[in-house]
Amino acid sequence: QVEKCQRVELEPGNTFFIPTGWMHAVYTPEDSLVFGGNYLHSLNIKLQLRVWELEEKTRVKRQFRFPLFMQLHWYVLARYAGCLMRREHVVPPREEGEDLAAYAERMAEYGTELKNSHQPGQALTQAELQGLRLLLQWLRPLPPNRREVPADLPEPDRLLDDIQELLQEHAADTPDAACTGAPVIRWPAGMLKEAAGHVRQLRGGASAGGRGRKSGGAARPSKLPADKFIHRRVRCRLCEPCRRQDCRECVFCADMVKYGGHGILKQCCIQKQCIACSLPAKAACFLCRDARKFNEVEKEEDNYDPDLDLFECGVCWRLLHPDCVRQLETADFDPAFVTADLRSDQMPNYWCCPVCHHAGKADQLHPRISKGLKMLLKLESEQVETGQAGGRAGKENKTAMVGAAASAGYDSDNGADEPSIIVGDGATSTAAATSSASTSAEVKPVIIKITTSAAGTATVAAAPNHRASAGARGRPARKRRRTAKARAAFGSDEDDSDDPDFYA
DNA sequence: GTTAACGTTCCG
DNA sequence: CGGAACGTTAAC
Ligand SMILES: [Zn+2]
Ligand SMILES: [Zn+2]
Ligand SMILES: [Zn+2]
Ligand SMILES: [Zn+2]
Repeated sequence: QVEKCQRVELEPGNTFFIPTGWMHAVYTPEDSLVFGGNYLHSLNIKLQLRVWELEEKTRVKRQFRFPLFMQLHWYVLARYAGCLMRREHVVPPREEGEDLAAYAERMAEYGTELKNSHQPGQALTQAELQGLRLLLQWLRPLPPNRREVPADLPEPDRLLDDIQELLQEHAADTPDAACTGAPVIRWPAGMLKEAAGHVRQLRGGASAGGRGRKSGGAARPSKLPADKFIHRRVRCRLCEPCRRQDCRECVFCADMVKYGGHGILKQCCIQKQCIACSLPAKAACFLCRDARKFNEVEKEEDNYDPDLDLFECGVCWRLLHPDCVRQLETADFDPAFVTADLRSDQMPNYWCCPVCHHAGKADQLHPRISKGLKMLLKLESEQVETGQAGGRAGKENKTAMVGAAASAGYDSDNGADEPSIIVGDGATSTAAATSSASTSAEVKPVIIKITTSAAGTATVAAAPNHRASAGARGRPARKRRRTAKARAAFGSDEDDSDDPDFYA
């Protein structure tokens, strides 16, 4: 329960600051473009820490809290010790492959920058004195495994000792002395760069808990060596689906930016899924280095010879002309191999090469199928289940129906998300006020209404195709997700080691 | 540089 | 397993 509630309406061009710890909800009645963020500062460390403690006690997931909260405070303390006591604690590590001379030079530069940030005479504000004391009380009793000390801060306890000493030295600082107009601590550019890299590492790297969402992923298997990468296929542009128009109605069309979507699914129209996706034009034979290949029309001609075409091996991932393989002298393959027998019928120009086949690795062929073909096969199996007749016309009808059903399902799911109410974490606010569901007098609730009208260039601007919602994290409102489990990682621990490097 | 969209990874 | 998301590649 709250004692008071205040409503604030934001217009295009407005910037709104929400003080630390203020609970708030955001209602966005119209599609809007809103820029917002959360930040920590030295004016109310006490409340910022209280919010954190509340989140700890209520076990709020990390992904909903201020990112790298603890690491950040270690760096803050390090900066106070550096600027006011000339005692630097952060030691940037040597980069991979960096020789000693280069590292020394980088460190010298970094050292100079740090020195320029030193101002030992500067007095501390009362807020800082209180904040630093609380930070000490917070961090000191924590066991090492819960301190989350950044890797480039080798001696956290000595840093805490220094801060304690600093507090004693500055115990008599007056507010007047602290008001110089200049910032008390400074962050040298070099250090900010280091920190940014570190943050990237902390965010991207495998977190201990492993809960962090590192969604999406490379379109290339990470474990394969560079010379063995899977060549991404491109549409043939000749097959029937390739020549169709965008239906403008399927989920993927609806998501396309050119049709007013958000552009996050990034898939081609369901009606246009290629059934014979080809190797990219530049893909060349590993042996002769030539990119010679045949398109889907040329393959239909009578004189087409697959031995002269280019194939990708689904085991060793090499691109090879069968004819080039055949001409090799020292052979670990059946010289009488028949290309057509090694070929996949689910993906054009895809096979288990004669060498991999001879090595008994045919069963290791990475399954691959043209998207359009996959859908056709799926439809066919459904037709068998329901006892319907096959036939080309039937397939095409079904294709259209699947597209419609998919988009209908998507829309109905979407029905209730507009207008939306987002509690906390919206628009511009300080600290992680999101979960501070306290009724304390210090915590004041606010409801913000954001309206849009004409276009504006500042904080709140009209933008027909974008929705302001999940605010601080800049995420558009998302549909509810469906079910599933992670698929087995490709190329996991298959024996890369005994791969016959015959072609090389 | 821009646009299209593939294929992996994450999630429920 | 079937989406959903998105980094990345291919083409222009
Ligand atoms: Zn479509
Ligand atoms: Zn095609
Ligand atoms: Zn060749
Ligand atoms: Zn092979």
